[in-house]
Amino acid sequence: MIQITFPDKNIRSYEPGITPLQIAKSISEGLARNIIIAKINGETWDLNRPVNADSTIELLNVEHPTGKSTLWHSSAHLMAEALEIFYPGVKFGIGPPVDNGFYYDVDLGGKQITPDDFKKIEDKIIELARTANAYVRREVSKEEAIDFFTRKGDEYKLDLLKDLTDGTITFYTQGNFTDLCRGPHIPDTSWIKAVKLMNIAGAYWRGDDKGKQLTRIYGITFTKQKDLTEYLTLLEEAKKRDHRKLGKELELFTFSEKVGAGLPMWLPKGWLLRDQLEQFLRKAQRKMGYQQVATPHIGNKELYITSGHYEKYGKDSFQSIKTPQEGEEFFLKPMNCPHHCEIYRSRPYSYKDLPVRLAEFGTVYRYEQSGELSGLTRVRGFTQDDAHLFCRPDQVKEEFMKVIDLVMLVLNALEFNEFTAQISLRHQTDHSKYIGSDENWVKAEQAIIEAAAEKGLKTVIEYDEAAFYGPKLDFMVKDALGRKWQLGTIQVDYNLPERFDLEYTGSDNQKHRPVMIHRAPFGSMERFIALLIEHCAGNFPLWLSPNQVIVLPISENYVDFAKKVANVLTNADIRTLIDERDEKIGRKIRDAEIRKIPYILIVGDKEQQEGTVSVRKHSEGDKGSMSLDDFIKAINAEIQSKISDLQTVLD
RNA sequence: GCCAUCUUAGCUCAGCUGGUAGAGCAACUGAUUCGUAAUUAGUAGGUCGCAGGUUCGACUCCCGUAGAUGGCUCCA
Repeated sequence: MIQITFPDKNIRSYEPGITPLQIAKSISEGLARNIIIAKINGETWDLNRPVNADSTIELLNVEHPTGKSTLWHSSAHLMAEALEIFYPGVKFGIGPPVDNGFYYDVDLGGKQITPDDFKKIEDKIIELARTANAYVRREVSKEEAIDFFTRKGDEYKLDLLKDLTDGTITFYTQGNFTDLCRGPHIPDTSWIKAVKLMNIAGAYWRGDDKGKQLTRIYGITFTKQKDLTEYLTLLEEAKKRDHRKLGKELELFTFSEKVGAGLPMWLPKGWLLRDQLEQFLRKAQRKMGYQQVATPHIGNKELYITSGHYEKYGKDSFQSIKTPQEGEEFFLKPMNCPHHCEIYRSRPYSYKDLPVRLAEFGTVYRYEQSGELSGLTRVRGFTQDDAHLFCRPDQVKEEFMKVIDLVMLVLNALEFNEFTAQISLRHQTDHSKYIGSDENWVKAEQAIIEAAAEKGLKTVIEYDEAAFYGPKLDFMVKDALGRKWQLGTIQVDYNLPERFDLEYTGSDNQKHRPVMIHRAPFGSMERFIALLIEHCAGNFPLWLSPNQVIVLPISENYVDFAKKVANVLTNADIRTLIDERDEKIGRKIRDAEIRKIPYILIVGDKEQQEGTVSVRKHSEGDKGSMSLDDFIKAINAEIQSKISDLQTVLD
């Protein structure tokens, strides 16, 4: 007999060779019906795979993340079976589960697949699912595996097999489809009740853009039809938050083919919003000892040769600006740091002067690949809330920690509570693409890890994600569709001070090299605002809202009174509109609600008589009437609350 | 840059297998003077992204190109 330990520490005895499914049945039929996958000693395990030794067991249902990904992994296999029916000879790359479903990379050998084909494939998947074919696990030798895929003519699987040097090789078969797969899988295909193929994309084999491009088919499945319907509704809802849609509706920004792809233009309302954010950060930075500077939008080619950017990105940048002077070339600035280094060089510094913190909302231009451009999140011209801190080596950690505070201040102020802090380090072994000494890299990486740890920041470490000149700490936030974007960033750089020969005089009266920290709490104004729009679905907090109040006269007879009210508010620095249209009040309210204006003031005969306003709050409704003075007090208190939070943190 | 899809009035979208375009909202003009999410009548508005080709004839088919969208690769 073997001893099986359950999560609640209960122990039961079974015959060796018992399967997790049988164990579940021994507890209750209901449990057995619900579970989809097991974990044996922490390892995911097929429900019908025998257990032969004393073990711990966890029985997971489809709601569990592991259960879900198992369902989707099995679904990828089922889609592959369906594809083989419609496209005989199709070759398969990899077919893993992802956050929302699964994909399979396939080589259709010159044949094409379009979204029009989805319906028939989906129908076939459901048809196959109903046969309730079991997913059968089989251990095979490497020779047998190679032989199988050689006969099948699937070079991608053979390529994968090449790298499988240790451990057991397993095949999984359901119906007429056999795949090289570590597993595990759901017991049989009947679990899959609803399927939706989402889209088609090209994907390079093994992520190599020099290599062959396969067709990637994305899909998602559920164990209930209802879950699919709910998922699709959720997607529709997410699309309503899309910053590109809201940006147009709320008149925040626009693009023009004539101006150029990826070059956003801020409309008056968008600018108001952006300006508030900039003021907010400027204020915080002033308190933290930053000095604001401004630098030109272009720089001489020599500047970027010195910085190293010319060599690294020269070919893939906007090309140089020529002048009447033979041989003279300028580049649009892709970063602000070289300019700031030259500002630092403009005077000598003592160790007592450091850190020097130079801040600039600097607009930079980068020639991003055309296929990469996306709304405000990936553009070719954008403004960084940039600053460069020049400090002594002994100040790096403390400065770094202060920047973490500033980034957290920004994220908290805008209520981004769900973010990932990612430490991006060099590739673990291949250091060929980085510049700077090994010693400095080690120092910089250490400084970041320690600073983050001391700030109690929960971080994930990613190798091969560092910038070419140094490691960084990035703050990532998800957009409405679940894609992760980098917002705030902090980067340690020992390299540029070297290249620009930056110095300070130490207490020993010798010249020393300062260390540089690049940092941008918002990252770029464009991307930050894109994420902010999606985060609050266009319902901006009062202090940021482009229009804070709209005054609606009941009829034309009260327009003069409405104007008086609006004037008082404007004089109190409240961004106020007035709707003078000859429309019924219901219509004006509806339009104001759609425009997501935080406060609606309705004025008619009663208000005029009493000198009051009738207050309505966006998406909440009627709040009753109050005197104008009281309203101003209340609204100012609400606006100031964020700013005073800020004061508290900084004091 | 690569793969796929899309581009029709200011906006959102119809337009079957080729016979030179249609709705709602917005805009404009008038009526209405109104109490918490759409008052009403009328008017105007498009070389169907751009440039070629096939055809008696192209919004519709083909080629190219620009832009957008979803991915891949990239991201100082």
